[in-house]
Amino acid sequence: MTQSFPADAYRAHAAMQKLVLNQRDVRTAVAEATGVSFTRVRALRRLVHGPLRMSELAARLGWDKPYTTIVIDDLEQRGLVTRTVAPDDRRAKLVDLTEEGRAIAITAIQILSEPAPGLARLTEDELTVVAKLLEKAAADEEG
Amino acid sequence: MTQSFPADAYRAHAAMQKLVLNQRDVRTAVAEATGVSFTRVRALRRLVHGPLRMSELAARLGWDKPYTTIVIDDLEQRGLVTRTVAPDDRRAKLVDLTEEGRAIAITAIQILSEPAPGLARLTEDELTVVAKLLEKAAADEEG
DNA sequence: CACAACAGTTGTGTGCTTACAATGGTTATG
DNA sequence: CATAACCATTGTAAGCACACAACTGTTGTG
Repeated sequence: MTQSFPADAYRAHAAMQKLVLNQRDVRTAVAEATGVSFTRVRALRRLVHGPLRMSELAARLGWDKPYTTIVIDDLEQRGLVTRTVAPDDRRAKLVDLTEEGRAIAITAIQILSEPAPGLARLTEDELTVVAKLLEKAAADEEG
Repeated sequence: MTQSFPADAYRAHAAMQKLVLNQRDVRTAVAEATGVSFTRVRALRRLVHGPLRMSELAARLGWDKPYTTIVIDDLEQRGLVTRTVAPDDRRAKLVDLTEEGRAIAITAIQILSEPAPGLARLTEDELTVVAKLLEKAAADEEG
């Protein structure tokens, strides 16, 4: 389980933490910019590619259903999502973004994708090298 | 304010987020391993280099003093820190780690410094390059 | 020594993130 | 068609992460 990494892996990891985490807490930044808590924005972001059922949404976010209901209740009251009965199954509800909800999701995505300021210290060539190597390291392993 | 980055900066940033953030939430991992919430562990980590006054601790953690009192109350009750009156100023209290508190802080530091698994996909040479460049990018800018 | 400035605490309150049990409709199944 | 399985909701509860106002005790200052 615990595989021993070379010292440079620790150095690289520490530097990444500084760059990614130290950005004065991205979660807070997103919450402040959108007026919606980071967790709730996660739900909005999950919906940008189209509506989902409550249960689908819950599963993808790793939440239980009651909690998902609470969150969607809140987002619905704020006018950021709509709930409609699924046409093929009256038990299920389809949650979809409103215009405003979509705008917030997009804002959040932009904030989250904004590179850490420190990266400006690297030349374009250096960035190319770093991007290529980090993408190799970050290749999807989830499945 | 918003300086435009080359595309590779976005790619690098996205990869870093995957590597650092996607680690199944480091905060949760730390909390589970230590039995202390991540926020409270932050306080313990701040104390590894020696005792601090409440106000010092609060300032460094970005907390207000009442909240700091609450956190330290909790940590004291768990036997993880001690509070003693400062010898030079009876108003001030020095907060220090107990043996157990130090052990938890060290555990947390180890978990946090453990490289993301994906870095194992890189060769030692690649890690050396990445480490060097990222450290250049992450060079302290705080002060 | 009165009094401002400071250190820390108490008290109150809020919002967020969850968990779990139970309920009410709806659909699928034998 | 009775009944199990499923979808979502309601209700209850708890822990955590703060914020702000007010207070006690201590130190430094004129």
